[in-house]
Amino acid sequence: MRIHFYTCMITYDLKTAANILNLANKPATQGDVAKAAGVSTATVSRVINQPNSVREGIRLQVQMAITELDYVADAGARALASKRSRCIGAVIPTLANAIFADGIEAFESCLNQAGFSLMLTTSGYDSQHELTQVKTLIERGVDAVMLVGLNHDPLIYKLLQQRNIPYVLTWAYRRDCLHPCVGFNNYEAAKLLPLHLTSLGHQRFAVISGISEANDRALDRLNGMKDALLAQGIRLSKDTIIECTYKIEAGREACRALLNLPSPPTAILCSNDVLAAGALLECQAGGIKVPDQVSIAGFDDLALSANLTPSLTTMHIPFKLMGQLSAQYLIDRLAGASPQAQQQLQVELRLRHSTAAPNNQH
Amino acid sequence: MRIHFYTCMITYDLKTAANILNLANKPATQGDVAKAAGVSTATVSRVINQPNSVREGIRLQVQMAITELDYVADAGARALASKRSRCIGAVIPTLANAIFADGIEAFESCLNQAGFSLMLTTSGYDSQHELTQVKTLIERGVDAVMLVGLNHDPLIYKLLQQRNIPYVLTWAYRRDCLHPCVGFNNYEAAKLLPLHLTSLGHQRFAVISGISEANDRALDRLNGMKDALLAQGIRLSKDTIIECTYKIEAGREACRALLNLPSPPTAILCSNDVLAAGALLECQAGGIKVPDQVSIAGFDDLALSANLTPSLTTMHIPFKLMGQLSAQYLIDRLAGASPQAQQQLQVELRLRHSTAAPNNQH
DNA sequence: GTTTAATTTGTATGCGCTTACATTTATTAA
DNA sequence: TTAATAAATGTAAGCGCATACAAATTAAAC
Repeated sequence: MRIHFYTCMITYDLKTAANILNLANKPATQGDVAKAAGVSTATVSRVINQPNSVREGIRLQVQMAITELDYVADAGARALASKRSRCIGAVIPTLANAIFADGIEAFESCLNQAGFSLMLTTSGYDSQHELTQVKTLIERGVDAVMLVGLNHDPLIYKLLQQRNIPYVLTWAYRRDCLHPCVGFNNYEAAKLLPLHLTSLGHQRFAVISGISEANDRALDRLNGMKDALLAQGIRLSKDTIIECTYKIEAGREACRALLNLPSPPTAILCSNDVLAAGALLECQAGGIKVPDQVSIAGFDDLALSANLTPSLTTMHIPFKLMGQLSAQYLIDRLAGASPQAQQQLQVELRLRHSTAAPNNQH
Repeated sequence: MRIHFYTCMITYDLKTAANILNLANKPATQGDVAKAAGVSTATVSRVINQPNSVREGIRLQVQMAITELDYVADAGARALASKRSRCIGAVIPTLANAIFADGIEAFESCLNQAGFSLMLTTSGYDSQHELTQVKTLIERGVDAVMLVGLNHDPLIYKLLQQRNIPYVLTWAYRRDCLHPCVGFNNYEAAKLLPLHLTSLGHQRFAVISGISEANDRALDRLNGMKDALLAQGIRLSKDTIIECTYKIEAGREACRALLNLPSPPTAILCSNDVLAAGALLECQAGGIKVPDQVSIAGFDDLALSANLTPSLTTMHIPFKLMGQLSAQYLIDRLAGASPQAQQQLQVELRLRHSTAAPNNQH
């Protein structure tokens, strides 16, 4: 008798434990919430997705059950049933460059506010890797995609269009662009730098550029600089154009090489502030006075640039705004709207102390 | 007769067009692939998930059908059926600080290689927002989560454990940490900086710190510095500790304030290289010689730091490795392994030219 | 060659949700 | 009041995949 009693106890305890374990282990489903609230699963779904379509009393009841059970809707099931993952993908060249980091931060923040999450990947400036990343994003079921720059493997567009996935190109703009883009015209913007320096009287130029192959922004900036100089009758010789990776050390090295030329430039145009900072710091380290001996101009206007001594003349780009607008474009598209497909942002040459008239000391 | 013939043609064309449209519109499903390859959906699934369990001939046949139909498995359906989203979430304070950007870049790269995607969110150094972000990540169905620092809202741990979602803390380490962590001991590391400077003979110190509230790394670093100085009999007065945001301008401003003190410090310790760079650049702009008039030390060893003039003495942190190891930890956990839960990384004081013995010019 | 074991493939169920449609309830008009 | 209409709720059918289990095939052992 006693034994039997114990047996019952144990059985009961195990059962209770199992129940508790079950509650702790298996996350609650919509059905659990429905049962707890005494409604159908459809109503629970409505409370989550269109709360206004449910009468207040029931809505509160359901919401209480949701809280009670720590219910969190299953993302996979939602995505499967609704054909929406609520995720947006982005492929950027690298996070190592602060301009991308800042732009993406704003991008993510916007998405977040609109109820989307960011799936982030990097391409390392490799267009084939970019294609791979886009494929991965599609496999993950993103609702939309953000890309950097205008030139991409055509297959990327094909894949996205085929699946009807909205996308937007950023960091670049062209009026005749066939794709949605939010950015500025790198070519035209880059023209402004030589213009400023020739107006100061400079004649001997050099350019430190990013690797222009597989980077349309770098190429456009380089071409803009070259063409603007050409328009002034100045042709850059091959040894005055150095392409290098966007590293501060690379900028230093390039600057050193340029200043060691038989006829060194009086003005160095950099297609990026990291390179410009490198050049400036190289001069500093080498005791070369900027802008007395050489003027240096950059592009991007990093936070650092204004704080260097001398402060860096550079092209200011509204990265944050760019991130926000590109996010908004995709959000609007996904909401069924037809936002403007090509959006041009204003850039602005920030004249600071790293550029000045050349010392005519022939 | 002729008309009828035309009708047929048109019908046929429409049908063809419809088929083409259909193929172009509706992405192929596993069933389509199965039909095309003459196998069952189970086999298609196996070819994708366990290719070795399918005989080569059939496998190739299926793979060909997959290519032919541009088949991409539906992420939602996979997640629903397999309970795995193949996404890993991360919450970092901000991308604006290069150390996070670099660490995340390595983190993402590792995930990617292992077949996972990164879902990235930022908290803005706000622990309640961090909680919100973790909830969002859970709603998105991430398989694992990475967080920065040791201190988090307890609810975060509860939510993650409840759902059995592996997580790892980074950028910090403590032997007795109750949670998996990959990083270094900010407190102990920060002690090394005052030690170096007192050994050079400095007596008058100041600290520029990040906001220590709601940032355990900043707090640990600050306390490490204070305690190490105390051990040398040096107590920091309140006006020699300035807390500010991680902005270069904030570092400049703080430095200016410190140098204007009645008895200015001969050594300024910064808990972060952005602040240190700001301090250094402020000195440069103000014509104050570093390290002759004041020594400046930083923490993090940004790419910029070694390139400043004078180059910045700072604590080198292996961010890339940290990102890689924390990614690997989560990957291993998801693979069912039991990797070491607490991993301590080596930091290293990089002695450069921004610190030197003080000029004893009393 | 047969029997048995091991491997490969197919069948069929259900993962948890959204939503079209049917049903019920509340609201308004007559 | 009742009928007609509008709003709220329930019912039930998938969404596309993974996988347990059953069936068929192949390989190994005898």
